[in-house]
Amino acid sequence: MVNEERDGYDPSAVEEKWQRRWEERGTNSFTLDELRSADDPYYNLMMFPYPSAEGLHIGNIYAFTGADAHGRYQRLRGRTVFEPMGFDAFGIHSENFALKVGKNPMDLIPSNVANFTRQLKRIGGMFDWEHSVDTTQPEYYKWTQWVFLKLLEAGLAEQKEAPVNWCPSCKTVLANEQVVGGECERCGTPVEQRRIKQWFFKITRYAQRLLDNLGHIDWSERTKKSQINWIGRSEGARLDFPVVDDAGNETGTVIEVYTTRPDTVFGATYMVLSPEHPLVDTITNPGLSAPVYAYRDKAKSKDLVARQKVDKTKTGVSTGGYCRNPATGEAIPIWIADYVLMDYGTGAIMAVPGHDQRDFDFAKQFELPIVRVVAGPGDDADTPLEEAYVGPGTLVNSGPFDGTDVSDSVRALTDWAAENGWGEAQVNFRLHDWCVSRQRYWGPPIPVIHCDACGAVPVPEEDLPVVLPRIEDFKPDDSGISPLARVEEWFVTTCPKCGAEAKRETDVSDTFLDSGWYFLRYPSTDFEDKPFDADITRTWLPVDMYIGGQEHAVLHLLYSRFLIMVLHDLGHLDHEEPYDVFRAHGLIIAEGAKMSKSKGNVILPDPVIDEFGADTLRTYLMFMGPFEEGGDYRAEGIQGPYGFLHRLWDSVLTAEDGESDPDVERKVHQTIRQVTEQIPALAYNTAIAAVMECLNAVRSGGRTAKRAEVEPLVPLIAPFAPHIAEELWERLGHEGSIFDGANWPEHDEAKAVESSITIAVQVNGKLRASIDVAKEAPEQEVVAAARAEDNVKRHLEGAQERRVIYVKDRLVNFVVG
RNA sequence: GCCGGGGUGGCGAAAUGGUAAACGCAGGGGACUUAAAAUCCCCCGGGGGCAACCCCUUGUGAGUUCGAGUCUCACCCCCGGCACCA
Repeated sequence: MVNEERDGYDPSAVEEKWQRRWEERGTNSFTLDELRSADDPYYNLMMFPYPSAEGLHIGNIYAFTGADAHGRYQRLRGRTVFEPMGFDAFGIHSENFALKVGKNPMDLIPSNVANFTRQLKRIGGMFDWEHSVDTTQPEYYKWTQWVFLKLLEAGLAEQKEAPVNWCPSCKTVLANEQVVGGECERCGTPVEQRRIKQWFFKITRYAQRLLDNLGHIDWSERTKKSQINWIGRSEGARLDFPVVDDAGNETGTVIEVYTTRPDTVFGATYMVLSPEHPLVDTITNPGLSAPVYAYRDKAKSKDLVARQKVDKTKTGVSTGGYCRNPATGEAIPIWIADYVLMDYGTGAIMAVPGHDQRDFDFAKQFELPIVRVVAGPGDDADTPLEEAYVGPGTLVNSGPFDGTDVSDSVRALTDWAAENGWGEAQVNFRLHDWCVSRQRYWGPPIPVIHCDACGAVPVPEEDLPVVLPRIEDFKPDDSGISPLARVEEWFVTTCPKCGAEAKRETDVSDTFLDSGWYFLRYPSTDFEDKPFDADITRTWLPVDMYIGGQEHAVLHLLYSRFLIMVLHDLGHLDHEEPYDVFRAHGLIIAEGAKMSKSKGNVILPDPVIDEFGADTLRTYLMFMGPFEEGGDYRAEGIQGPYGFLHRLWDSVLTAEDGESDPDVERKVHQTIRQVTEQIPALAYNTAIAAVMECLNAVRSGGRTAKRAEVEPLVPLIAPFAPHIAEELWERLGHEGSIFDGANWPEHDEAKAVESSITIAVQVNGKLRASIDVAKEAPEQEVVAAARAEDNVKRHLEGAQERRVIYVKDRLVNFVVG
């Protein structure tokens, strides 16, 4: 296949040569001085991988290649591009895998990291390996612990007993967002509830700001929407319902409810508390305590799968207690039911069965009264309700507010409640505080010491890192306590405050804490005495472009925004948003189907690179479809880019000096224009198509290329196929790396302009001919030429011509009737 | 149920309201070659016609427009996310 005489393209030779050179010359890495003095810095970040034992698959390669192409493009435009790579190697993934194969994660991770590094180098990523991070290294997690301490100092970390999601299979606590439909996100086991002491970060204090800032950052709309939904802001009111005794006298206890429809308060015919609500004991009529407690115990033990089934029949029991509806003054019964959740709002609701479908279903189930308080068009106060009515209308059965339009009623009723002292407007968020503790082994120990006298004492900064000890028995058990709690020689220590014997915190922190700040560390890995250097951070951050998976739209991206906001507020950072631009890449499928181990259709990069080379693989991946939408990897399809790179090689190396052909020259300038537009828009597939089309024009009819016709194509393809670009660039006589200068070509608009243009001629919007006319030809002339076409004549014959639509350089349309 | 993103040839996909299917794969035919590879040229949505040409075609149905893959409305299907959040 290799034609020696013509010096054929040998991908593996070219790729090995340039990877070696990049390493020898430090093409992609920065010295500390270079980081400090960078001119026009551009921080090109991509989500760092978790180094699995399987190695990188084509989906990872796709994401990294797309991000790398962006970085290489910026570099060719003259920006100083910092493109680091690291490993997110702590966490339950690694730990579970280690358990499965019976090895210690401390032994496993380094070989996985080595394999990932090999693969990442092999695909020709422009990574600065001098500034890599591995979250499991004490030099890194020392500063993860430092971040924890900063939050603790700021009063944003607290330990409290809380009902948590417990996965009985992983034997660990899961954050709410790691529970999917009541099941463990990772293993699919139904999740149970437990009460365990946990560390929380108070991200809810930042909810409004996290929401507001979304308005001015350049992120994919989709990602922003996900965060907006996750934060879940809702506006409504807090209303107070006083508890009354059998005689109808207030007992002094007040139940607060949160509602978004305070205007329907006249329709609140009963109240429902969450089974876990603290007032359940107080309110329950002693005669009914048996069934109430039984129900509560059942709800408590019930796994969240059953509890979260939406379409299940509503259950609940009456407490026998009553409270007064502050609007109507009437006593209404208090129930408990598991459809009311303790961790949203106040854990209690006023039930308005007429206008809330859940309450309606419950009322039907237990024969509770249903009152209409909103009349839709054509309804009156007594129109029976077949289901909850949530549409527009006016208030009815609402005393002084009858006739108020629903559009004004929320405000009117809220004001009324506030004036009378039983309520006020309130904003609520769906977002919960971030549970950061894990009762596991494979993570950074939380840097706290528990002292009987002094309580929870932060580990002094100078004592960091709290090193995770190597232990052989790291298997979690059912106790809900970290494996570290079995290592007495590790956890017994002295209190930094009073010197008494004390115990270390044995929980480790969530991996999302590791990944919440890693991009601050990359440019500052040269510093051992601080997490990040102020000057360097000012130079490089915020991140200019962040590319990663949409699956991290809420968790990782929200948590890292929160941490950066906190560090900003504490005076450690100038910026408060970590990423100026974020774009989510699409997902790769293979042969029309989702890639999965069980289907056996997982594509691995190494054999593809062996056969075709990294440049071909990269180009093919980027050619398959729009980067933000993903694509379908078809083994056959790689032939296209493979042949294309061969032809490019051939044309460049056989190119002759001399005048370009004017038509080809025009094509070249048009191509430069198009590619320059499309690469920053991540429209890689069409950019590559344009270069292919241009090369086809250059080679059309078997002609030999002129140097001026193919030389610009080398940088144009360089973001996708960097090795061949380097080699061709060198063979064209240039010194040094193509990426070390602003080598992106510029198009000449005058040379890109077409001299003659093909114009569509339509009759009644149907194409009847196309004509070539000179650019800028006068309208009259074009219309006359159009009319002269035989086929047009035929269609105009005998018809009444009503209008002529003329669109310059596009078409002529005769409207006849 | 709610919120996103989609639905275009045999396949991956292109198309500022203006010639639908660029680019590529697969397929067919040809040139060059002893032969093959590579390369180059031609064909390649469906139907009709000897031909010139004509008709149909972007999930379905309406609408706006001289003109709709593109805009509007309704509906169907696929993919993601959220989901008893009061």
